[in-house]
Amino acid sequence: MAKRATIKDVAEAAGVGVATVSRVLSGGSASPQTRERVLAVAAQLDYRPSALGRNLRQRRTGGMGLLVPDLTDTFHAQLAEGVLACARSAGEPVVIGSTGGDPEQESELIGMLLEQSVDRLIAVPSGDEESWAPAIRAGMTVVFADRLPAAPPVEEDPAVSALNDLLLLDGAAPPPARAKPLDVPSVVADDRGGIRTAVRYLRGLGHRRIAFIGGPGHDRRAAAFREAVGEPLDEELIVFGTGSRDSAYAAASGLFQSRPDLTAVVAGGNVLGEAAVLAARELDLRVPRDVSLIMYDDVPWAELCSPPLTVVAQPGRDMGYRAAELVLRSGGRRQRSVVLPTELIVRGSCGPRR
Amino acid sequence: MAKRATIKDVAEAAGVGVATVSRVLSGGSASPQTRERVLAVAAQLDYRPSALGRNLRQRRTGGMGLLVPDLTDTFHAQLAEGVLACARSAGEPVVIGSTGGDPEQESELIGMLLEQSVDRLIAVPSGDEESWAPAIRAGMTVVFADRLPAAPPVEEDPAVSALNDLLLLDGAAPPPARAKPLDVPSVVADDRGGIRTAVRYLRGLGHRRIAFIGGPGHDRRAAAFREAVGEPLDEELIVFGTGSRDSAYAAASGLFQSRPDLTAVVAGGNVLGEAAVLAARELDLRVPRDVSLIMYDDVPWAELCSPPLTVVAQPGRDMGYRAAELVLRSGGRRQRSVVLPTELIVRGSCGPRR
DNA sequence: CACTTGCGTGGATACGTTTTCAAGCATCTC
DNA sequence: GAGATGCTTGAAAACGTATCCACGCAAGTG
Repeated sequence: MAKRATIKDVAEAAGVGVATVSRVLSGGSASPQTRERVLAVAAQLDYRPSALGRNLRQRRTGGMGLLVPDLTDTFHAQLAEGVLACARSAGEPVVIGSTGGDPEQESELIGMLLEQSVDRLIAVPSGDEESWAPAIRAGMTVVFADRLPAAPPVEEDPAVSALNDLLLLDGAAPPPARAKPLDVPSVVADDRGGIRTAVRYLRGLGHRRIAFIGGPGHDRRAAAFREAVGEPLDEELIVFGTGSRDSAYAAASGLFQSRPDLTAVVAGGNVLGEAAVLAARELDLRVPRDVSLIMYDDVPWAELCSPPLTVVAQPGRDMGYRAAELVLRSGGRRQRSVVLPTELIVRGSCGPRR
Repeated sequence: MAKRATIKDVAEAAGVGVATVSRVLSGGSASPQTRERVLAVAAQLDYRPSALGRNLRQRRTGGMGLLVPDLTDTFHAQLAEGVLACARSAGEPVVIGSTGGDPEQESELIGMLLEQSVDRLIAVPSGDEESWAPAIRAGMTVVFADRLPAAPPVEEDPAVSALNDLLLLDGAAPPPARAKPLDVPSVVADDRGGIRTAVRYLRGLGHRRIAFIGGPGHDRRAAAFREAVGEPLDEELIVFGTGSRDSAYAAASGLFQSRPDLTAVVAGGNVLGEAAVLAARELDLRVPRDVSLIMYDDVPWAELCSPPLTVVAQPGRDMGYRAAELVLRSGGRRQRSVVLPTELIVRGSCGPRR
């Protein structure tokens, strides 16, 4: 109700100029006695600097933006929690947006952030590199998390493509054939290692026909899967949903029905894993007797399934925290990308090939 | 890189004053030809008004704040998605904060929002009424979602307490014994009806010793449980966790061990339900043979459990959406609280008392 | 002592917008 | 025709802050 004290009030009450108050509060130089007096008066007036004035003056909003496809996806929620934890300890606000996996909504949200002059952004991207170029060009400091934007739709160059597959491990964006690649730091999990471990584990159990169910943004994982499986590659065993739970279910169900010969499935994300369990149950496929299942993402409910799900765990919370650190510390110098390790957590959803 | 065009640029390019440009863009009155020219120039310069200038001028940041205990709790994630959906369609930014269920962190985040001049806030509160008074007093438009802040710790007046229980259904905050109650609109589920339906259902299956496991903020549900169970009331069958998954597990496990005679459990939230399933399994209690379980919150993974969990569904997404509508539409007039219906979804986690 | 150096300080300015206010002009009314 | 009325318009004043710059004063240097 009572309007808050401004820097001017503090200056008058302390008998100094506003510039001095600003300096004291921003850690600038000032004589010990003035500093003390200003601090005392500020405390007494319960003065809190208004972010509005500061933002306008500096032509940028503090804090960071966070763009995620869907908070209902437990992994994204974990990632968001990590970002929020870091932001909280830095006292910075986080403007969040949920894109629904739709590049168009993503672009709109980027526009909104631009309007707010939020110039630091952590994103689990949905659009391709092309759709991210404007944000970069506008001067935003972007850090990608969990995944990288797909290369724009250009004619595929097999050589480059193969090269990309080989380079999967490092976090750099795979260079598209034509457009200059956007050079953005990222925090991702070691998809290649995680998938390879999963496939090897299944192989060790005797499985030969292993399928992969992915969602949008799981291209790296799919590529890693192809690589891990090696020749002969059965492309029919690699299917994709569009992001919604329904489409994930449809993809899983379709896969099980069209290829009853498969004996194991790797789900590229927890929503896909959920769909796989549901679809298997609906088709009277027992896990792991009839089909073994490994799910990407360790989520609390993975243990609740029966049997408990064997998963490839990636440190969602850490990824968010690290991404936030990167984007906050980008005080000028470019940051290096980060690749975090994954871990295969063996529970009960995989068995020997029957 | 290239700095964005300002309203001044547009004004010069269109040969009008800045005031006119502002009016045209804010829907004020202007002659058709000027309007058209301004619009054309603005489009050509790709002008987008800076929220910074506007915010400072209006001494308030647009959009809204959102405070939630934990995004990893699927219900809160659903609620957040609802809020974000509404905000997105309104083109408004959302500043989010995760409190971890800690009143202190909650207060800090409120302070941060105040600093940002965010004057509209949707909260799943963790602190009590007392800790929310400052925010209200500072002129914030607050809408509580999912739960209401607890009454401050005053000497319990049995009469008032009983009255509160009777008034549970309506969304108004239960008036504390002393301090003036804070009159804040809210969007909550019909906890009383949901719990009553659950208890009646269990009763119908023959259960007599029914327990309730709650977390922070589940006081209304606990009260509703007491009411639904009626006399004789066995207070030992009502236990609380502190919010973390660990403490939820501890509460559930402790309950099962100390009262092996119970035959059914109502979990006050999905984290508690998760803990109950885990604890039961650990103690070799079969669901529903040995113990029946009803969980508050319908979440996607409820169906994955085996048996699939019977739940009291509350429309989390809708609650978020409605809360956002309330807080956005609060253009002056006070809003009425909203109580949304719950629904008992019978799956397989409840059976007859053995 | 004259001159430089350095530091603490406060006045003034700019950031981009909305809103108030008065002026200009055309139309309407008596 | 004089006055009143209505509409469009632009200059100017905020909003609260950070920062540039110039000023004063003390200490250091020749």
